[in-house]
Amino acid sequence: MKSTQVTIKDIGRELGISPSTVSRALKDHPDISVETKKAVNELAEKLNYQPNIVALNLRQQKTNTIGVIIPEIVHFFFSTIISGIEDIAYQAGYNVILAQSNESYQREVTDMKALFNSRVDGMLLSLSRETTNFDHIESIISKGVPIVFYDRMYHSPTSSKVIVDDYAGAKEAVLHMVDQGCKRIAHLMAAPNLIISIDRLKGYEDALVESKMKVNKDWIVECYSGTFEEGKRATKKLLSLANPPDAIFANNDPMAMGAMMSIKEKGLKIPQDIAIVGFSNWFFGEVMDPSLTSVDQPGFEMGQEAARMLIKQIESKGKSEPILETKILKTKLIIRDSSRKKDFKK
Amino acid sequence: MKSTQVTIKDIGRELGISPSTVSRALKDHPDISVETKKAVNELAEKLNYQPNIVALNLRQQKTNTIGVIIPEIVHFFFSTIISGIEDIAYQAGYNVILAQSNESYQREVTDMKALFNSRVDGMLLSLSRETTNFDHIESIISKGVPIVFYDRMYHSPTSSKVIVDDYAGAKEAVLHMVDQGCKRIAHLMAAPNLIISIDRLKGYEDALVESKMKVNKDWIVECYSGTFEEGKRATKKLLSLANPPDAIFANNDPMAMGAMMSIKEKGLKIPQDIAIVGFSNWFFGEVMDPSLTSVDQPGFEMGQEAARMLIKQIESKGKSEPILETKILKTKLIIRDSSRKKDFKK
DNA sequence: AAGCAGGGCGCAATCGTTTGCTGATTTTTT
DNA sequence: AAAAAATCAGCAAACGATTGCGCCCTGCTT
Repeated sequence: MKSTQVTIKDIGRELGISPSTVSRALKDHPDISVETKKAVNELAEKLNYQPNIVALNLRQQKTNTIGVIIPEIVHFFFSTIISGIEDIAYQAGYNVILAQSNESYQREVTDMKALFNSRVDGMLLSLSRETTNFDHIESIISKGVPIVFYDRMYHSPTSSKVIVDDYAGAKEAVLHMVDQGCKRIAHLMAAPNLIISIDRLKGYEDALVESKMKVNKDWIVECYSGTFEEGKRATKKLLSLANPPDAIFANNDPMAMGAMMSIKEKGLKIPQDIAIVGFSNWFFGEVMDPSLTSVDQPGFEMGQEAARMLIKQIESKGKSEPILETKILKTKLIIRDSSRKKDFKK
Repeated sequence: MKSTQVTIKDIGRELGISPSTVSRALKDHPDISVETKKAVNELAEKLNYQPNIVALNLRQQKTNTIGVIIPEIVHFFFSTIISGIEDIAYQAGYNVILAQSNESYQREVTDMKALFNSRVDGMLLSLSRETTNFDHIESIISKGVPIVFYDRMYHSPTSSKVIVDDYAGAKEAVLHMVDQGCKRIAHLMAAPNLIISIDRLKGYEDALVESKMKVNKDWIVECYSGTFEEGKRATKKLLSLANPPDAIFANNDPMAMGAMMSIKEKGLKIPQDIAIVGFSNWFFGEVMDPSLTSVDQPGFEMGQEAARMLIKQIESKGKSEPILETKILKTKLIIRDSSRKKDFKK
């Protein structure tokens, strides 16, 4: 930063008045005469005075900055969330500082410390896949920094959350498959640390039970990192079972895609031989061949909502008790060809 | 922020010494006795003292923060770049504050002002599609803030750039199509304000000329926003020409996908009837059917390189003259089925 | 004519940290 | 034994802005 930036002192010196007066004049304080205000404002305009935000931050003990910890930016769903966060933060005059945990617990811990030291006014947090210990989070909450979880949370009693109804979304998806005539539905599950994985699994199981179908452990494959390759590999295994599934519900879209790949390689038809449903509704599910049925999650709204809740908490601080809320967003099943078994007779 | 945070004063008071001594003790200044240092460090440890970065920023006239302006986070290529930036910034101890221009010139202007006012130490910038006037940028550069452009730049003589060899990448792609036997190659162009669009167009044209083929204006369609839908629409038009193309080179992958969609809807075969090549190598090109040939751009490296260059400039400031460099990264043509005309005989 | 109200402004402290200078001891040197 | 040097700390200013308090002057009231 150049020291060439005009300060309140410069204006004062030029006008022969004190910095305090300049400060008050700029904020239209009633103590200051109209002429002085006019002179100050004109000079400020002329010199293109811009208040030094760093000095303000120090003085006001507030940075107007929110820290966002995100597992992986490169995922469509997460980048959509960032976009939503940015949208609200911008409107409310907050800066967004970004830290990527890369799904690492260690990195999450150091990132949070760094954000805390930067004195962000609050944090938005989605847990890394590895995180099973929450001391680093509790410690920061206990220091009075508001935290709002988005998507991946733990059941902390002292913070707000924005999540998606993973259970209902998964259930709806699986019921849809049942409705399409699928009899042997498998599930590609993701990291079991994550509540979202567990909830989707539960939705899957309950849908089966409700449909009077048995839950078969062989058809539930745990895919820790939830990647395309893992989906592909897991599906290959499933297809080589003595009693292979006729439908696969994947925890996310990349895995669903991997599944499609394996199925095609095996020469089987989607959805005739095997139906596929994913989760997240990534942009390109629509352009796959066949197009991919998926559970849509409102990422942008999730980001917006999380940012709104956080800013509300930040701005009510000291005034009232923190309002803890949990917002559950609805998912929406987007039915496309990969699960339209009825329409594609063998 | 809570005022409960321990300061250097607290430590001094507790130990009966002055804040200055504490400060020096913590930085291992030779003026301070070993015992005092020991006492200070122990107490600091015990109270979990964390320096107030905001105060530091003010004192040192440096924020250790870089501002990043990005047209659209939700694009795979851009989010990959962010990831690269974040990677280097983290290692070097810098925070990344993010602003999204949403391809709007106005927004770009206000974003840059906001970042400047937040006293970021430098900025990474990729121009919005709309930007044709550069005063806002020159103004900030003239105030001594280092700026490095990534991907979308203008020919500013006073700043560094990291770009991709769009010209060569496009040329290679088109030559490949020629080699595959394509005779009538069309181009879906993007916003003509952007140098990248122009360079890719030039690469396309030169490849044709070099192959002794004529450049046909009817086969160059300008798609301003470069979306999937636009690619689809443009291709539909192309296909209804009296003399339709037998190959399409798209400025980016979403458009290429749109093109594929239109072609399939028309009942034509890819690549037999029409070959397709995209640009950017989005993750899912591989899983399309047929898989999409595309020009790979190293987004992560671009982000890393841009961050490295910027930080170097920031840290050499005042010491030496700013080193202006332009780094051109190589692209790589990833050949997949959508252009393998030779292998897929009619 | 004396007192009081209030308009208009400046002083100085504050936020937390760094750092040049000065000062008080103690130790070393000659 | 006197002078010089080394050791260890503290004072105060600075970064740029805000704000409680007090001061000075003018003009009005009684």
